[in-house]
Amino acid sequence: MVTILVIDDEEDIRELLSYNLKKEGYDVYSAENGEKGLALMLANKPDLIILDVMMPGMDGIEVCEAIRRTEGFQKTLICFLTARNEDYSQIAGLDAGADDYVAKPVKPKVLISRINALLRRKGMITLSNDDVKDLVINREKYIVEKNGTVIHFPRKEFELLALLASKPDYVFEREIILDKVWGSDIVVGDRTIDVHVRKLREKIGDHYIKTVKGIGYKFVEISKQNP
Amino acid sequence: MVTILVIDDEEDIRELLSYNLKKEGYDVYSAENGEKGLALMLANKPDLIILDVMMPGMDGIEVCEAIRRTEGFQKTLICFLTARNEDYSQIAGLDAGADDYVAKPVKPKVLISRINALLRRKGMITLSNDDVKDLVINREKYIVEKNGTVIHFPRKEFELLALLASKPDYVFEREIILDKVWGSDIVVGDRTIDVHVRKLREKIGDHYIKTVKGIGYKFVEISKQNP
DNA sequence: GAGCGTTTTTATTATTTGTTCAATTTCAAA
DNA sequence: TTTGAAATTGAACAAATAATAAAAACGCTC
Repeated sequence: MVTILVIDDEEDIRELLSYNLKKEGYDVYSAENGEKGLALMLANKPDLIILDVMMPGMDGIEVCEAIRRTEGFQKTLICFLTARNEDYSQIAGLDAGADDYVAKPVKPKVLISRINALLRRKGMITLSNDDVKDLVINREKYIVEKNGTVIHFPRKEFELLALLASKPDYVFEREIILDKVWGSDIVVGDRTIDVHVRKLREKIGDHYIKTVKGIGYKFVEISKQNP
Repeated sequence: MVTILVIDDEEDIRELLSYNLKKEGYDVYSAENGEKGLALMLANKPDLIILDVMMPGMDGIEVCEAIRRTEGFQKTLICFLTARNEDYSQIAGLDAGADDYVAKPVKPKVLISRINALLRRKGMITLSNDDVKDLVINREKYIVEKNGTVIHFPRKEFELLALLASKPDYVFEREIILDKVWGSDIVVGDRTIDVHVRKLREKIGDHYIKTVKGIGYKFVEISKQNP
C-alpha cells in the first residue's frame, strides 16, 4: 500500500488529485491547510506528500520545513505544486526540502508519472492493475506487497524481483542477471536462476515474469499483456 | 510503436518535424519549452527526444541534463537541434548527454535518417509502410511488432530477421547468413536457412523477404516493391 | 553444534527450438 | 520450351533449454 497525502487549500484540486491518485491505486488522504496536513501525516505516515506552495496560513514552504523537522519524516517524499508564474530558478532554490515540483494547472497524468518517478527513485516500484496497486516493491523497507498483503522474500529472490521489475518489458539476459544479482565473480550453476524465478512465480503469480527462451527473463505488467 | 518527443520553442519547427515524423510512422509529441517537455517525457516515455539547444527559459543543455538526471531516462536517445552558426567544437563539448545533433535549418529527410540511425544503434529497426511503422524490431525488449501487435520469434529466427532487416534491399549471401546467425564454426545443412526463412515468412508475410536464387535472400520494404 | 531458513545442486521431466529429410515446386539458363 | 539446380514445404526427428521436485549444502542464530 502506497499512501499519499495532498495538502492544498483549493477543494477542486484536492478532489481532482484525490480522484486520479485513487484511480491509479494509491491510498490518498487530503487536507486543506498545513496544520491539518501535519496531523494527517502523523496519523497515516504517508510515503509521499503533495504540497501546494501558495496557501493561506502556513504556506507550503513552512509546511515543508515543519515536515523536515518532524522525527521520522526527514526523508518522506515531498512534491510541490507551484503556480505557473513563479520563477523556475526561485523554485529550484526552494528545493531545500522538496524532492520535486509540478506547475499548476496540474495535469493528472503528468503528476502521476512524476510521482511514480519519485517513488521509484526511493526504491519503490509500483505496478498497477485496474485501480489497485497490484504489486509494490519497497527497497527501503525490503518489502513486497501483493494486493495489500506483505509477502516475505529472502534476499536473492528480492534482488532478482527488483531487478526484473526495474525495467518492465526489457529482457534481462541470464548472464546479466547473474552479474547483477549474484556478482560477476560468483559462479553458480545455470539452474539456479530458474529455481529462483520459480519461487518468485509461486509467490506473485505466473503472469508477471515471462521466459524468453534462449535469452533470459522479463517482467511484464499485467495490464500490458497481450494474450 | 516508436515514440518521439520534440522540444522546440518555434512553432513552425514543431509543426514541420511533427508532420514529417508522423508521416514516417512515428508517434510524436511536442512541447514548446523544457518544463512541458519534461512533463511529456514522464507521461509518454519516448524512445527518442529531439531537443532545440537555443530556447528561452531552460535551454537545451539544461533540459538535457535534467533528462539525464531523471530515473529511467539516462539512456533515452537525445538528438540536439543546433543553430548553424554555433561552433561545432562547442557543441561537441556539450555532448555530455546528447547522442547526436542536427544543424538548423533542419531538412526533414536528413533528420529522419539520423533518427533512424540512432534508433538502430539502440537495436531498434523500424520499417514503415505508408504512414505506419509496419514492422518494429526491438532488441532490448526482444520483440517484433507488426502493425502494433507483438509476434514471438525464437532466437535464431529473431537474429535472422534482424540481420536481413538491418540492410533493406541488400542481398545477404547464404554463406554470410550462416556466418552471422549461426557462427563461423557451427556447421549446419544447407536447407536450414530455407526453413528459417519460411518460418519468418509465415509470421510476417511473404512480401518482405525475397529470394535471390543462387545467391541468398534480401529484405525489401513493402512501399518500395514493384509488383 | 543443533535447528532453521535460505541457497544451490542434482536429477528428472516437459517444452520449445532447431535441424534434417524427402517430396514438390520454382526459376533461370540453355 | 525444356531442364536441372535451387528453393519451398511439411513432417519427422534431434537438440537445446527451461520447469519442477527433491535433496544437499550453507550460514546464521541461539
